[in-house]
Amino acid sequence: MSESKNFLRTIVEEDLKSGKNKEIVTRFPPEPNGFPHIGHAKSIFINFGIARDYNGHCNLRMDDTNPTKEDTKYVEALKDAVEWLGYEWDGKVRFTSDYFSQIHDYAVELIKMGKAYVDSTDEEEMRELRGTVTEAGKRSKYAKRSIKENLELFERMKKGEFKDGEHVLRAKIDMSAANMKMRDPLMYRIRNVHHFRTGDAWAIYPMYDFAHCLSDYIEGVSHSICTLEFENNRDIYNWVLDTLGLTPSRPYQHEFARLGINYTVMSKRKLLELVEGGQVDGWDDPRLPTIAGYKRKGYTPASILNFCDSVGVAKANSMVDVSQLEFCIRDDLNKKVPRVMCVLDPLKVTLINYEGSEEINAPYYPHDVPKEGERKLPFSSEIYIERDDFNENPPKGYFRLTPEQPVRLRHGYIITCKEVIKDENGNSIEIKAEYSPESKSGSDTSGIKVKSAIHWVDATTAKTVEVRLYDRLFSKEAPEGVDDLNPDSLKVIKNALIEPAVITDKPDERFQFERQGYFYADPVDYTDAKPVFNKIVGLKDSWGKKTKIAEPAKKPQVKKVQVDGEVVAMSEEEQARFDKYTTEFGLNSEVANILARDEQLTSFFEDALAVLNSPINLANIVVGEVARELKEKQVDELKFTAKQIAELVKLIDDKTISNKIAKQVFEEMVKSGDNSSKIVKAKGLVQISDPAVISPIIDEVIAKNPDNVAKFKAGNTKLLGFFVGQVLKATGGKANPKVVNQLVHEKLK
RNA sequence: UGGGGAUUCGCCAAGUGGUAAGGCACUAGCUUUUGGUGCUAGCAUUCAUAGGUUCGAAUCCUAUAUCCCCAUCCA
Repeated sequence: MSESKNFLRTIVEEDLKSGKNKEIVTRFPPEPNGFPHIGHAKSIFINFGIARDYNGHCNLRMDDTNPTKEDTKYVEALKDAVEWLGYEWDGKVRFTSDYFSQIHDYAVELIKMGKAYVDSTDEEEMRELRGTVTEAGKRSKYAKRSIKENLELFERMKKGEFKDGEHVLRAKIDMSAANMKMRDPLMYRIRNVHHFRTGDAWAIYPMYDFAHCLSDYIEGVSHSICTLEFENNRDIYNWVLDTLGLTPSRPYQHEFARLGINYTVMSKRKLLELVEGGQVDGWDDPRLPTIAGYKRKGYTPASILNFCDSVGVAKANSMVDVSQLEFCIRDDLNKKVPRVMCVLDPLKVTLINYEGSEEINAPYYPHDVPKEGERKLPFSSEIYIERDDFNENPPKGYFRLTPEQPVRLRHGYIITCKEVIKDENGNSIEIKAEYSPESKSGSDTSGIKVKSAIHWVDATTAKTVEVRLYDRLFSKEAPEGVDDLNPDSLKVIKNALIEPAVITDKPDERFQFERQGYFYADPVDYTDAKPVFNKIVGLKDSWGKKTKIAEPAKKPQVKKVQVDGEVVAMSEEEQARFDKYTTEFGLNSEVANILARDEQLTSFFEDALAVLNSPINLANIVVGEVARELKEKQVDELKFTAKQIAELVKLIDDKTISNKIAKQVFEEMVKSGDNSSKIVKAKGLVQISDPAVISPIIDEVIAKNPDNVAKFKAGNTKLLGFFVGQVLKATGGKANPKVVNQLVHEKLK
């Protein structure tokens, strides 16, 4: 299915290629404290998908470290979700609670290393001691406890000798870490409660940050994939594993953006509110974005999977338009499902010139769906059509039945309206019409032209069914709460009329009700006596859209003007340097500015300048390239020196190499620390400036790309870059781009 | 406010120095006994903004703006 590659797959491929991992092991690790939703589907798709595509395996693990919130019914729902989506987890379902004793032993080990301590400060004080984002925290006085004491206390915690909250076990990391998560994070807390799996065996339970990385490690997970909000937790993840010395092919955490869809909510808390508040009818309400909801509504696993694939995986928070999901389900069902006729809002039509009855053979599938199957369609003088499909005062462009306009009954005859019968309020209650005997579908010799075919049912044989029409749950794109609920999210039609074959033959459980949408026999409430159908999704409706009252005019997207922020002023010293660089060396003010403001760059630049008096080129390369390396590292960590940079610049000044080659050489220098002359020699990177050498290569490129030559001559000057690029590629980057540019330009004139 | 992440079309999203992929949505036209499907075409002189480096920048550098995450004994 998935052709596209995302950043996670790129990482996986690189790790496989570099030999970092021999086998790919992923895991889907939900906490069993709520029903899975389509966001879980994305995670399932990513984790199981990667495992499958790279011949690895994926575990299903219940992250059950907080016994107060978890329950076995959620475990079942989670298993169902994975199975329904068509994935198989490796071995048995796993539970973090399976590893409680191993995790406990690791905690003891950490205590023995002096890397963990039992803290007995109360919650409030602990919060104060943690500090704020701008102020460092202070370590608790209990951090000084001896290893022996910690061991004893922890053992007693485990035995259940203390009340909830009396003590916790904390990692001893850094109370002044900029990452708040690293300020001595909690590893164990006391919970004297019953766990749904381990019962009363434990009085202490590990925290997420301690349990998760270890569980991944224990299971041999290679890539621990989670959502963006755990980015800050990655440091603890690595700290625990590294501190414990758990090195051999240990797991690494990678984060992706969670799925957001407009007109719905996705958080467990908000979903729970809707269910408990009675705004919806249980966790499997078809309006909910839960897996159970989609399943009940009639979505197919394939459509959900395709959707997950189509939205991609990235690190930018995003909100996907529901129409993308709707497209996926339509696209899937269109190819699979029988077409059938059902009238939702019936209007009686009597055919005054028809007598008796007949059965019409009608295929279940349109010509463009390569599937076989047909049913009998009873037909007689009394039928029902959709109220919408008749209009006495039709708007412009109306294709359906009017007093003047005949219409075809799908699979049947063409009818013409003769008389409209109305009730005392002026509403049409019946139409008297005539049919054209020669117009029968498939053998039409009537010569009558109609603009459309409408669906209908035979009055005497039609079955009454209940149809539930679902619309989006919220009327706002980004709903905040129950105030934003769409009051019309559910419309129940008790007396819709459907052709009999649907009920008697049961050719499928999903149908397309022609011209209306896709429907699903409700798996819970459907009975033969009282059939119930759920609307899965409507058909695309370009007519309905047109007739809708003037859609809220697209607000012209004004490009917002950006307010410039304030730039910090230069210190005196910096200003002096800046002045010197601009006046004495003739550097442009931007480069001089960057250089002057950064101590490391300044000294690097001046060191290089002492070797080679070429301030402008030197400054450019220091600001552009060296600065990048200095972002992550200190000067003394670099493999190259200022002197080597000076040498590199000299080669540029000499025109031995081009700027482009210089970058290549620089990259190499960063890695190996070799001198530039050595690199240039080893790779044969001396630049080619001789037009006699370059010219034939250009001719070749031009000959190979006649299309682009034509485009270029037609005025697409951007393609100059394309040709230069091709020539450079052909010469391994050695051609002098300035010369190439000039020659290409001349040749293509 | 300190730290971490992000910013490419209305919505997703590829792309990491050489012609701005693709999907959804939208707009036309053709096909059609579903106003469906299918097909064709059109949809970013520009990648948050401003500068800089370069023959050449979405991509490298600098500054700025905006959004998200972190101060639960939740996960």
